[in-house]
Amino acid sequence: MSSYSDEDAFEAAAAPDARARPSLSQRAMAPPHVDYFEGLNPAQRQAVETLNGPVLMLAGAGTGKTKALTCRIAHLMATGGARPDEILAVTFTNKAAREMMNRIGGLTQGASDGMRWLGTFHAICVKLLRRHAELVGLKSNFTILDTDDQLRLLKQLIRASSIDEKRWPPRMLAGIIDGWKNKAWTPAQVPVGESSAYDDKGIDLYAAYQHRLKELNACDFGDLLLHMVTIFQTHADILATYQRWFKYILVDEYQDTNVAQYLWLRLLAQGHKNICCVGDDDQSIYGWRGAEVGNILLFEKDFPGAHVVRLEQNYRSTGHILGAAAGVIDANKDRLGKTLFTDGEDGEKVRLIGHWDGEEEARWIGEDIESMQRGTRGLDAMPLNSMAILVRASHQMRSFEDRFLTIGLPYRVIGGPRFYERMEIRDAMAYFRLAVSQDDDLAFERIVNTPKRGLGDKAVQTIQITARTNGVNLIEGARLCVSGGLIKGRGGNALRELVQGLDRWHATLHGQSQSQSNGVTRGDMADDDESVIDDGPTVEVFDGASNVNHVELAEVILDECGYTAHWQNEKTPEAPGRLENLKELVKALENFDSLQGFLEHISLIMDNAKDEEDDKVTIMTLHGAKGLEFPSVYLPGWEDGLFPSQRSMDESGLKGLEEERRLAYVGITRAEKHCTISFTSSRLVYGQWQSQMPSRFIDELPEENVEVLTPPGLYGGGFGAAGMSARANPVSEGIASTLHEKMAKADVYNSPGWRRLQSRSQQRSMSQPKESRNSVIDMKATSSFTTGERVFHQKFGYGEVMEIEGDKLLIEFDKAGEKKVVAKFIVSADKANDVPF
DNA sequence: TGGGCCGTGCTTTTT
DNA sequence: GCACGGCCCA
Repeated sequence: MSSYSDEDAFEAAAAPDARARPSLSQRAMAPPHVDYFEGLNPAQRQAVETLNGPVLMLAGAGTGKTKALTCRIAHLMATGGARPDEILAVTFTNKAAREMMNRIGGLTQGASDGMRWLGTFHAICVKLLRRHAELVGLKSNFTILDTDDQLRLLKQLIRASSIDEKRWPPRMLAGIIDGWKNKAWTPAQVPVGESSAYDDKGIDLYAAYQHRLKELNACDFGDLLLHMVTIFQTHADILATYQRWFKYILVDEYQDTNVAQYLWLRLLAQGHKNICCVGDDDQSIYGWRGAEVGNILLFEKDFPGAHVVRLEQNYRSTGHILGAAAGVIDANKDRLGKTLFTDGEDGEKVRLIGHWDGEEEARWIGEDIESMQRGTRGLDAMPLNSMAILVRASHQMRSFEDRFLTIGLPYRVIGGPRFYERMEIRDAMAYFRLAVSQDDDLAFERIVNTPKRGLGDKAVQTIQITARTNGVNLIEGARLCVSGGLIKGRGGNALRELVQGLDRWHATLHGQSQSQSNGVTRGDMADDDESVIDDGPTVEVFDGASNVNHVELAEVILDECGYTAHWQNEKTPEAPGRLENLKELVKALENFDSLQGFLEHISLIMDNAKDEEDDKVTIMTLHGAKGLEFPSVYLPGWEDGLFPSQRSMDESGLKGLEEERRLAYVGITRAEKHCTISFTSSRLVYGQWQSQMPSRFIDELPEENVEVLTPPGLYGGGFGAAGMSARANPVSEGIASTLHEKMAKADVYNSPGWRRLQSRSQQRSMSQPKESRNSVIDMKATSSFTTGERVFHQKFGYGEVMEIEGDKLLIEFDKAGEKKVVAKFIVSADKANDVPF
């Protein structure tokens, strides 16, 4: 397989492509006063026009950063600063790359077609690494392992080195290794202090893992970056080639870069220093996966004389929403500091409301959404599409789903397992991988007993040992096991059949590949470059005429191996969905010109386009919402421990808290017109009722931007808004009545009772960090009912307490009969009149 | 070899 | 309170 490791070959490979599109470059030379400059504010204009030298664009939420970035690229091409293929533009997600490509295309009437180096860090690194793979001991057709493959491999290695699996769970090891790779440390480069922290076992396993990856001709996601950094650091000539080739470098979401990405960028930009990084330190929310806010904070040190452009005019949100967001983020230290402003209206204040529990919160939000949909409070009716619920943790989604299903409110959940991560898709892909390459041992291990062929651990072990002692791949090993009679009986027969099938499919495919080789060439990196980097299915063209049908072959494989039948026979409720997914997978193949092409690209394109057409409320995590905007945003669960997450604070202290605060900032700034924050006074956590404190971030919301709502249907009216019920926190009783009138938030937080509560909870979390996750005021301690007491329940009406069992009460209801009810749903009969319904 | 039972541990997520 | 993984038994 050819690869380009020298300058001439690279220039030769890339240059003809640019020459092949003269019309594009002509168009690109259009005079600079084209319409993309219109509508840019002075800061944006500066960011677009300052082409040479390092530029740091600090772009706050909703300040038109993508606009500035895409205009800058259009401007670069228009002024002749660089040809489209000499611009390196890096994003983090395929989605961002796609959007950028589309928008540049719109600005330049298609000149973006020539932008072959616009893509994610990973996609660009794959492309580079395929050229230079041999320098790190790989072949150019290496496979990319995803998290699942990675874990299975690590598990094998842990077992093989007879290390205690309980002390070294594969997930933990994967985390450690990923962390090291994010820092661009090869096994030899991991500092002694780091490795000894893990008993030196970690470093040994890391080395063994890297060794095994090379044997498998594979690498994981982290390797894509790490290998390229290694190559750049050790081959000055190659680095120089690319430094010259990429005349301009642009980086989106710079605050999310990890050390490896940072080094990669710095190496490439070292020559001309024409690097423009766009980011917002206030939106750095991925520290836990290796992102270093420090990268953005230190930009000016790394690139002396850097132009710093601040985009501070916000075009998204109302004044009150920006004010609320500013109030929260101001509490963070070490910010580069931006002050967002808007020319727009103040709009509606951020609404703050407290509820009894998550169920109540979901009910209230559901009703509010319905009234917003109809049009309420003198507001125009809003489609469901324009509303989103953003949660801190995905388990919060359930109460909303439950509620919305009950009331028939259409919703869509973003997140969850992605299409190509589903078991059935990965199984099917393993078969395809084996058809492409019989050396893919990991794929073989995955499917050898899927569907069930009566080949268990023992049989697989026999195959592995046979393969290893003969120095062959697992398919060969299996063949030897069958012919040598090592695996007999039903399993043996099934294995023989499997091996025959794999041979047959492999032969069919490779017959095909020869006949098409004068069309789209495989393995020729020059031709590979023809495709745009963000080569999603829509970009690849299926050249039906010159190809034997790989789609049909895929169907044949799934039929013959028994996998389709396996799901047809399965009676579980999810089986039909899985069959549906398999069909979708086969359909997706149509967009690629070969099975190989599909597999090469698919590992990097794991996002699934969601049905954004239907009118549905969006439910997603705060992390998932970054970069999005909605006219109306609900932010439920603002309770200490949940948000900010206790774990975050325990593990990362102040750093963790500040990242949580940035997350709160991201959440608020997603809202255009309406933002509603809510919290509950008790929540079911791990099956236990916990009393919750309102989030400390609520404290940080400026009073003048917030309207505190009185939730309807709450006992005592205003308790909920203070985040407590009288029962749960008797100390708050004093403030409850004042809250009942207007509930000035500040009063709540200044009350002695509140202070006492807060310091008590802080003491707990300091003295017992482990238990602090459950550091709650136990309902038991505060439920003060007595047997025989007359009580009232919202659903069951009046009744009498028969028995008290911790926080549960056995109650004989007048109408509903005997029921066991959690105390918090109960109120004394004499207070029942306060309940407004 | 595969099914069932028990114990544990529990964010966020892209590539 | 649930889900997943390991272990044990048939």
